[in-house]
Formats: sequence, C-alpha cells, structure tokens
Amino acid sequence: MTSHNEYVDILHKSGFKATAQRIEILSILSQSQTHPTAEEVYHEARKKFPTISAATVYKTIQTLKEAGRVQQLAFYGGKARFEANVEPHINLICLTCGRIQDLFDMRVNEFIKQFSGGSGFKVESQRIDFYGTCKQCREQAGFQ
Amino acid sequence: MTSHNEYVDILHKSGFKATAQRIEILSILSQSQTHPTAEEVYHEARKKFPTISAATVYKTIQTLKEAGRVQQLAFYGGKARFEANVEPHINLICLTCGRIQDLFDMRVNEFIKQFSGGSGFKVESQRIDFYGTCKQCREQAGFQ
DNA sequence: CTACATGCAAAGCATTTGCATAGCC
DNA sequence: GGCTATGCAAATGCTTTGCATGTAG
Repeated sequence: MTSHNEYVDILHKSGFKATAQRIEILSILSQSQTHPTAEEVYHEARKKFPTISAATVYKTIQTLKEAGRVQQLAFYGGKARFEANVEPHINLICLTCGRIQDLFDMRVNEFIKQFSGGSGFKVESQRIDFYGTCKQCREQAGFQ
Repeated sequence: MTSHNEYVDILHKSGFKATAQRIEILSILSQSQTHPTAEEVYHEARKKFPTISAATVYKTIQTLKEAGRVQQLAFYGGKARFEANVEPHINLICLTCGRIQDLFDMRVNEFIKQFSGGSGFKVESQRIDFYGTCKQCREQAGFQ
C-alpha cells in the first residue's frame, strides 16, 4: 500500500524533511509507469502545486536518487528519465511508439547473480534496456 | 585486423564519404576501451587534426550511430559516452574509480534470446549496465 | 528557533544548427 | 564539377546554482 504516510517515512528515514512538494514528487514517480522526464514530473506536480518550480523538481529528484529511492535513466535524446522502481527488471523500449515498459522476471535476478563476484566485480545495481518493437506495434504492422 | 582501409570500407558501405576526420574518429572509437565522451574523442582527434571542430565530432558520431557502427550510452552526469563495440555485452561500471569495462560472455546472448519474442517484444539491440565495485578497487579496499 | 527547503532568475554545459568554405568521388 | 563534409560561431535546451524567503521539526 502506497500512502501519504509511507512517503513521509521514506523521506524521514533518508534524513530529509517531508515537505508537501517532496511527497507529491515521490508519489508521482512511485505511481507512474511511464518513466517520466523531469519536465513531465514538473507538469504533473503543478496540478497540485501551481507555484512549484522546476528547480525544486530537479533538487528533489537529486535527493531521492542519492537516497537510492529513484533511478535515473539517460536515453538517446538528452532528456533524463526517472523511475521509483529500484528492483531488478528490464526496460523494454519500443523504437516505434517510444513507450518504455518494465519487465519483471525471476530470470533477471538469476542472470545478475551469475556475474556478481565471479569476475571479481561486485554488482550493486544495474540497468538493463532492450530496444526493439513492442507487441502492439508489431501487431499493427502485421508482424513485418 | 583494423586498418585504414577497413574504416574507409565501413564508411563507404554506409553511404558516407570517407574523409580523413571521419576515419580518425572511427579509429579512435574502435581502438578505445574507455567508452569516451564526445569531448574526449574531440581532444584525441585534435592531436592529428588540430583544426577539427567539436561540431564535426558530434556530426560524425551521429552519422556512425545511424549506420549502427557506434552505440551511445547515456550515463549519470549528463555526458553521453560512445563505443564501437556493438556486440552484446555487459558494461561493468565501477562506482569507485569510474572505469567502464566491457564483459563479453555467452550467457549474455542466451539471456537476451530468452526474452526475444516470448513476451511479444522483439529485441533488436540492448544495453546492460552493472554498477558496483571492480576487482582492483575491492582489493585496494581490502574487500570491505 | 534554527536549519533546511522552496522558488525565482540567471548561469552552465553538452549538443545542435546555419552557413560559407573546402574536399571527396 | 557537383554534392556532401568541415569548421566556425551562435543558438538551443536540459539542468544546476545563488540567494532571499518560507517552513518543517
């Protein structure tokens, strides 16, 4: 259950003040499935806080990143994208429609475990992106 | 064998003119193990072509990316990094010393194959980053 | 009450673009 | 020789920073 109080706890445990703006940004990132850009978070947050500034969004995301609560994904195109899902997963990036979907699968954990330590490299976090064509786009194109 | 003529061929086959600057940039990216930034490529290229501009480096890298000859990796920190290794592999990124090493392993290909098609998503290219601590840094820290 | 967060504006940088000149094919 | 590439400078756009004001703890 994701609730207001849970966001407050997360912020406090990470040593930050639980301001209304931070709670809103954390909430947006936690509930989003679309790996939003900072600009998208900013526009969403403005619905509740019309005076919030982009600087606050950037500073808050920076804070959440340092606390390990948000992952930053830099893609082609310059804009950084963010997600609050820090569990191992695959980002499926459709080159046709641009959508990014998370894929959770036990085999991802096993795959990572295989390489952790074996080569002398200790894995602490990871990022796996698959670029290709999603199901919907393939169906629309007649599986060409 | 990577040679001058091979770089010329690559450029011609991709439909581009084989200028001395492009050959140099392709050579730098092909021989580098360090996933250089555009700025690093620029400084390296200036050794041979003191008048080369950053714009030419960016335009050439863009060209090589479109031809599938160079992969762009956007990391934390804003600067994009580039590599000419387009075969499936894992980027081992050491959070202590900042070095990025390529890890080639058959299990990577098998891992990708598992997910291609199964979920309806057709994988065309991929990027796998492992963040952690490399062997050297762990040894220096006494395996803490 | 005090230290930290917000929000505004301005600055910082990586990257892109426009255009005249130069060079490959 | 024609068409594409180079290189300079200026522009663009994302992100960061400085600072005065506001607010959580």
